[in-house]
Amino acid sequence: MDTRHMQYFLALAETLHFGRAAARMNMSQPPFSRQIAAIEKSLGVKLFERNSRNVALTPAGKHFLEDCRRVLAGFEAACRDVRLVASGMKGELRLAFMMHAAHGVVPSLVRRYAKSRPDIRLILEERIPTDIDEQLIEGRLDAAVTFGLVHAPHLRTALLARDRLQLIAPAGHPLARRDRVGPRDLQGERLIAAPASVAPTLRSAIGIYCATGGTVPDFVFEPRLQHTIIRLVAEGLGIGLIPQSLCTDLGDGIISRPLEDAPEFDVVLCAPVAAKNPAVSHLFEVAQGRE
Amino acid sequence: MDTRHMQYFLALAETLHFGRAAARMNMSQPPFSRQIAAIEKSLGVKLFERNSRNVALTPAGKHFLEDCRRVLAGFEAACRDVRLVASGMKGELRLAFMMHAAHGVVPSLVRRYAKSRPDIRLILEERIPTDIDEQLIEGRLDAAVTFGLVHAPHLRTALLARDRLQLIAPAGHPLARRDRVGPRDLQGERLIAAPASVAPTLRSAIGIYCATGGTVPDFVFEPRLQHTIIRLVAEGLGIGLIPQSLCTDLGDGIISRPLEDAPEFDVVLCAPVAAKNPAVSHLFEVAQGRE
DNA sequence: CCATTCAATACCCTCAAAGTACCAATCGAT
DNA sequence: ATCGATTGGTACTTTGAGGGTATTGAATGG
Repeated sequence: MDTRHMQYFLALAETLHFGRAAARMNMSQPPFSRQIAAIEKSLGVKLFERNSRNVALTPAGKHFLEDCRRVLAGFEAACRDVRLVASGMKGELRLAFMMHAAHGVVPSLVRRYAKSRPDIRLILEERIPTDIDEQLIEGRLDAAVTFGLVHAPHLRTALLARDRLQLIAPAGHPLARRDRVGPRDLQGERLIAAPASVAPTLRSAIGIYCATGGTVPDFVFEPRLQHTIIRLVAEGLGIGLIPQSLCTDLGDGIISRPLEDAPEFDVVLCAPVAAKNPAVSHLFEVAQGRE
Repeated sequence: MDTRHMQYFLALAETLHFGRAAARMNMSQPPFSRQIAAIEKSLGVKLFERNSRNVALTPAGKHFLEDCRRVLAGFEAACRDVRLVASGMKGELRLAFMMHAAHGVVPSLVRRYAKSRPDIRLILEERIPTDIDEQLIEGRLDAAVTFGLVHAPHLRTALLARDRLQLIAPAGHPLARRDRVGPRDLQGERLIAAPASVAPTLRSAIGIYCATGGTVPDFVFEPRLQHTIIRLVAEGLGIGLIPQSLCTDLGDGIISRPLEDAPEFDVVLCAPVAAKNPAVSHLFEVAQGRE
């Protein structure tokens, strides 16, 4: 038994006529009759009551007819769907993003993608930047929204937005009264920033920025989440340099100020150049506004 | 593509090793490799990333794997179920019964049958006796509970119960006071009975019973339903001779009395001797208490 | 650098299944 | 009753899908 035999059975069950059923299967009647007999023999079940004038389904045949229709429909759907998956029209896409991207570009990107690829199930996962790199290589992620990396030959990237560092400080802090703040002004301040192991791009940008003013940064806390930095600054435990995109709705007791010559960095969509998931390429098209 | 190809795919997707997958399919590795290549070609989709050391599923392959499991499970279930239907363990059974049988033997018969054949869907239909005969022959019914027929060579029967006619009369009727009633006592009474076209067995039993006393019956109403007879008798419009099994809970204003030498008749399970539905034979076993 | 492992290729062979021809049974019309 | 038309079954031939064996080529580890 296989699906071809089921199709033979289906043809006969629907026409109840060996000659016409054989014609529908593009074959002559004798081999068709033999196939029907072979099906009944292999199942050990009589599916048709027949004589030289009439063909009728047995009760078992009636039941089998319904099952065959279901099975064949599932079979054809599977063969059709695998092509859709291969062409990127259907399937899954695992997209990670670092937390601050969630406030900016990710929602719109996801909305536009889901609209043009409704049969792709988007699996969104929040990750810290270092995990993202690692998991992209391992193939546990298909794509990610993260900081632009200087050297990433194995990654394809598309610029989504540019962001820059901005100062946040407790409301009563001396720097909070200044219009602009430069690297020199950070000397002696208690800094709060994520550790290099979590956010290397931000951390090194802060380090380099301080160095341009000859300042040696004094990191007093190193939380993993940018939101934690904001909370600690609001409590008066220090100041922070965080992406501008996170400076909306900071809450009471905390202010933000632009930095002179603020370090900028790219927020990019990236995926392995040899992405196996065909759904990825269309994500890049959406990211680059080509759809 | 057919189910065998899906099984090849499944074997490789689960082992990720051509040699072992081929062994699982009881064949050697080279033709197995060719089959996998043929599957990919016919679908137009790469299902595996492979080199001489590693085999891995593509995203399309992963999706196809799940679909194949579903399809193959359905396929095997269909082949298994058709055998169950043919053996009478699964499927449908259309059982008709005349109305008064519903009060007696049908509920217990159905309960016992459903217990030992839980996968048979019982389709119960109430019919008047003449319709039952007709539809049994046409094959629109598999079996029926009805009166025992004197000549029915095309029907297989099993005795379920014996019933007898009993008199019902309005509470104030002269016959209501008598302990026993014979055929002679019916002379001149207004009789209510179903017409011969609806219940030939009952009707002819009444006729013969009257004849044994030399009585000419006077049928004043001929409703189709035994319950209607009871209602009309309760209204004082006449007397009736109905199956004893219907004489429980007659309600106020109506009494029943046994008849002398009451006509008896069999209540039987019957089905065409050449029953196509294999679920029928076990119904007879249940009816005859052999289960 | 060699041995080993594993998938792919080359070539052959077999049998499942299709085709052709014919037969048997049934029904309707003459 | 008989003949022809229709329909399913059987006998025999043929073909190609798919299996087997031997071998190659690429990758890995000692």
